[in-house]
Amino acid sequence: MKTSLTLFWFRRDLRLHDNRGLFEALKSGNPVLPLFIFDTDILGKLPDKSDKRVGFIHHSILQLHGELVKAGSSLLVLHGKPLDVFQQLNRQYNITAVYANHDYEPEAINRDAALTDFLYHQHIPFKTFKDQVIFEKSEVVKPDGNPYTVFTPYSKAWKHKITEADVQPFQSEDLLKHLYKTSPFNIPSLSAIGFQDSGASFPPPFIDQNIIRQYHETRDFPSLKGTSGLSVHLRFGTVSIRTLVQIALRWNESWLNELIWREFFMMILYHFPQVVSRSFKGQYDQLKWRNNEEEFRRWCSGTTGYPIVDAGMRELNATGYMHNRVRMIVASFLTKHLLIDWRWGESYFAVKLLDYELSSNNGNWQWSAGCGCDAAPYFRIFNPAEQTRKFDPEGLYINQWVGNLHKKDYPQPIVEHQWARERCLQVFKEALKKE
DNA sequence: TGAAATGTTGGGGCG
DNA sequence: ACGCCCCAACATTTC
Repeated sequence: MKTSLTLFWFRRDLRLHDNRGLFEALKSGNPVLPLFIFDTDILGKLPDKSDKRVGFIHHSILQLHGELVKAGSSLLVLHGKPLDVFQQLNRQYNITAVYANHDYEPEAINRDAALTDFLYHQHIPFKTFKDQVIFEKSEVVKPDGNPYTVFTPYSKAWKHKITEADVQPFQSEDLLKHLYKTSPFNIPSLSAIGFQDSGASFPPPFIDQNIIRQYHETRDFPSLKGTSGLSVHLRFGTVSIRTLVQIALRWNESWLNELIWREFFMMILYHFPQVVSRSFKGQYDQLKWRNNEEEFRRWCSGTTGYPIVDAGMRELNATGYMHNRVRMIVASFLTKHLLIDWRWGESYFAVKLLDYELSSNNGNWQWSAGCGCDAAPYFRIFNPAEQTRKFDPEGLYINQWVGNLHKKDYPQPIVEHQWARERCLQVFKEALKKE
């Protein structure tokens, strides 16, 4: 006789508290076994075997497991292709239902569609819920029903729609008694899934109220601790969006807008999945990118000779993080000064960023290149010196990552600013000449 | 969530 | 006293 149980599948919602899908699974009353799958389709694409994001997930999995063991249950952690894993689980257990939270990326949608199909034929319900955003898919659309493609009216409609009910947490503490009771399972080590420890540490999310309250004043200065540092937690769901929006509504409109940008780009990716490989504004794909590989290598390694650009890239390479203001500067530099395809920069960020999120990364790169929806116009070219003067006037950030600029091995600028600016304007103008 | 070029204004030096 | 010029400061336009 096979054991009957309901599965809750953790994906990018690695927490017990305020987790909608988990809440719904526990509320169903059937014994719930939580599951995590190290997806070989995803892991196989990661070139760096000490990828910090895998380390972050593994660390979070161990935390979750610890909490579940305390509640008398465990976390089942498997390694493979999700569909294969579910086929195997279906042989092993009598699965009454599978619960999970919505995932909106094109590949996740395909993965879930294939699983829906398999489970349907086994007569197993697959129930999924909105959890990672306040408003998803077509919940915030124009009066004519079409999706917004401009941020400001989207954000207005978003703010108009939200109520207290949308940020109420899904409290599952009292429901944990419905977890499937078992002695702890073994959790595979990093090396068992083909990875190794990067040495990075992963502090739990900490919501610093002072930082959030002053966000609009300090956010642009990379040498300050002026940003929340919560992006990676939001990425993997170790913090709940409802908690953050509740705080943002109360304390800081600018920070709220950042959370709305996140949902805006998720909504755009959902409705326009072609942006993964193409410019939102099609005529920008006419553009004659120079794509000089040696210059790209210098951008990647932080040796362009522009201190603010190099500091940003060195911070990224060393930590897997870059301050948002500096992300805009390096993106503008790559696409406009060097005329390198935004997709090259996007791919590099995708490999390096601990908080990498397809929708935001793609949306913001297209924004920088000028080819995205509601993007910066092409002639908005950041002057690295001017940006430094405004946002790192004492060179504290530069000094932290590039050190002494007078060292004889610090490179000469890869291109002269004024000349590169003129070249950029010409190339873009040429590509955008009417049809 | 730019920067540079160009235009306008007004105070002060000076003949 | 007055007009003229210079130029900083600010505003507007352009890319």
